[in-house]
Order: sequence, then structure tokens, then C-alpha cells
Amino acid sequence: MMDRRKRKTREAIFTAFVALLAKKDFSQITVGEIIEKADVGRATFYAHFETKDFLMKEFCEDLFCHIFDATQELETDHRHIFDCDAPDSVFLHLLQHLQKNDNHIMELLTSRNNELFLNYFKSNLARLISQMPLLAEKRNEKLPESFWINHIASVFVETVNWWGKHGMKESPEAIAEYFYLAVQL
Amino acid sequence: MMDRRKRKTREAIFTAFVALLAKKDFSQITVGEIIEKADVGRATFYAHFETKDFLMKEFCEDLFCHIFDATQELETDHRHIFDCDAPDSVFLHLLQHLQKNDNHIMELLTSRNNELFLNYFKSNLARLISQMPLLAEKRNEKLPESFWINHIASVFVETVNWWGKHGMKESPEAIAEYFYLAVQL
DNA sequence: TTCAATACTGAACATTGTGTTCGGTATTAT
DNA sequence: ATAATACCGAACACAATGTTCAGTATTGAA
Repeated sequence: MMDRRKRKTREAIFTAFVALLAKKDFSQITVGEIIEKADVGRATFYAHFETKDFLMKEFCEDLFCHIFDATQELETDHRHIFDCDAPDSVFLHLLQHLQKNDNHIMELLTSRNNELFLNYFKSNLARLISQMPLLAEKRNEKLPESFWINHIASVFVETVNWWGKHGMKESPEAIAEYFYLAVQL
Repeated sequence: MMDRRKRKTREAIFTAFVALLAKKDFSQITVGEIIEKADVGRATFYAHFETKDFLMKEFCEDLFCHIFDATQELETDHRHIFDCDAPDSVFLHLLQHLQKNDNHIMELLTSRNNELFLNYFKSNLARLISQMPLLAEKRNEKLPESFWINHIASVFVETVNWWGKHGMKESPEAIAEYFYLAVQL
């Protein structure tokens, strides 16, 4: 187990980081701002994270690991219980999760110049998709698998992005509908 | 008309910039490198471009303006002459243009962490799409127009991106096929 | 409780990149 | 020919990065 102090400062840095990310672009956040908000020494920051980019990386890994793992577990549960058309509900569930805004993910996804974060979201999503056999069956055989997976992930991310950029007025169900129409599942 | 000296240095800076972009991420290119490669004084650079970001902006505007304008002109010509199904050929024509690699666009599109450039590509493409009435007719009425346009542009850019990242082994025609299958036009 | 390991502090420091300024020189358009 | 314009290049102030180190506090385990 991790030293309690280490956990605390790590958490403090993450919290400060996400608060800053909600306000400004990643590229114009300075280490100085982070450590000031986290109330942590400069040397301490660099003892935890090699650079600002690594901070982003580890932050995303923690976050997506948490979310997608939860989604996937819930998913397998559903499949066990209902044996229903699983893939459909995964995306809807993700959208609902996003709307709740527990981890301020939407804020991050829709903030300007968020490409870095969006890329992490997409790669994690692609990984999830590649593990959904029921979805894979719906693929047009003319399309290469890597193309197909990348395509689904991209469209979902773009859909979410559009949702956020337009004020999230629509319900998760409506957005899911848009998504399915767009990818023609 | 622009002073000859001004044109020359502007061109020198652009050339140096694109050469660097092909090698490394935009964010880690320094003004120092640019002016060294362009063989231009520091003050001169800042007389031309407010910041590095503005350099990127103007570079993209020049480039896309050139390409999309050409595509659009060629397009209207075709429509006048053949009165054929115009939208289909626009994308294919773009892909062929990319394969020729006149302006090293593919190199830029497929270089790592090229989100900024990709975004400019996407917005210009969206603008072009919104001016294609024949394409607009194919939209599913359930989908909002802004969503639809953003979707088409995204899928095209992602398709191109996938193409480049996989070595551009396929022909433009094959990629166009993938694209049409993906967007279901 | 003791104690060695581990983590944090805070300030100093070298380094790198940004963007500005300015006097002097070269080129341009007319 | 000449006035306007552009370039040079070196110096400068400033801001951010990432490192170092001696001193202090906290932790987990014996």
C-alpha cells in the first residue's frame, strides 16, 4: 500500500489539476499554479510526476480505468441477468454517467483545446469496444476491423463533444439515438 | 501587392515551419528553430506573426484556402459539364489530392499530436460540406443539421487519419469506399 | 516506543523559451 | 533620387521548467 502522505499529495495535485483544467487549456496551465492550488512544494510535485504531461497521463489512466471498469462490470452483470442486447446499453450508460458529471468529465471533454484529453478518452473507448463481441458482429465485412473500431470510437467521442458544445440540452437517450443513427447500428 | 521581401520571408518561415512540423509536434517546435531554419532574424519573425499559434493559423488558412478552393472550382466545373452526382466525387478528389502529397499535408495530418492541424482541417471541411446542397439532401431528418455536418467532417478526417497511420497502402478509391460505407451515404 | 525509511519543505539555481526594443543597414516602389 | 519599408542582430526583461540540497516531519514496522 502507498504511504498515506503520498496518497494525499497525489490526490491534492489531481484535485487542483482538474479544477484548473475546467477553467483553462491544458497547455496554459503552469506547474506553479498547480502546486499553489494544491498547496504543495515544487520539489514534491516533481517527485510525483516527471512532467506536466505525465500528470495528465496518470490522471486520465486513473479516471478512465475507474469509469470503463465500472461500465464493463455493470455490463457483464446485465448480460448475465438479462442476456439482452448488450452493446446498445453500454453507450447509453456511458452517456448517463457523463450527464451525472461526477468527475467533471464533460467539463474536461468540452473545454477548448482538449485534444489531449479527448485522445485518451478515445483510445480507452476503442479498447472497450474491441472487447464487445456482440458489437463486432455488426461490422460490415468490407471494412477492416481496426478501421471499424476506430470509427465507432471516433463517432461516439464526436457525438459527446457535440452534445457538450451545444449545452447538453438533449437527454442521454436522444443523444444515444443520434449516435446509433450516425453509426447505423 | 505585398513587398517582395515580405513575401520571401513569409514563404521562408512557412517552409521552415512545415519541415519542422513533419518531424516533431507543434507544441515542441520553438521560434528559435523556425528562424534558424528560415534564416531570418528574431525580430523579423515577430514582425510577421504575433505568436507561434498565429503562424499555424495563417499557415492553415493559406493552405486550406488553396486546396478547398481548387476542389470547389473543379467541382462546380464537373457539375456544369456532367451534371453528375457531385458530392461523391468531391471526397474522392480530396483523397487523390492528398495522395499526390503536393503540400505534404498527409505528413502533417498523420504526425503525432497533430490535433491543432486536424482541427483546422475539420472546420474547413465542415464549411465546404455545408455548401454542398446535394449532400445535405441525404441527411436523416432526425439528426440536427449541425450534428450531421460535424459528423460527416469528423468521419472523413478520421478516415484520412486512419489511412495515413496505416501507411496509405490502399488506393484513394478504396478509402472513399470505406468512407461512404462508414457514413452510409 | 523507538527508529530507520520515506516523504515534504522551501529556497536557490541553471537553463530554456518568449516577446520586445532599438540603432543601423539594405531593399523596395515610385 | 528618395522616402518608406523591411530586415538584422544583439541585448534585454520576463516567465516557466526542472534540479538540487539541507533540514524537518510523518510513517509503518519491530
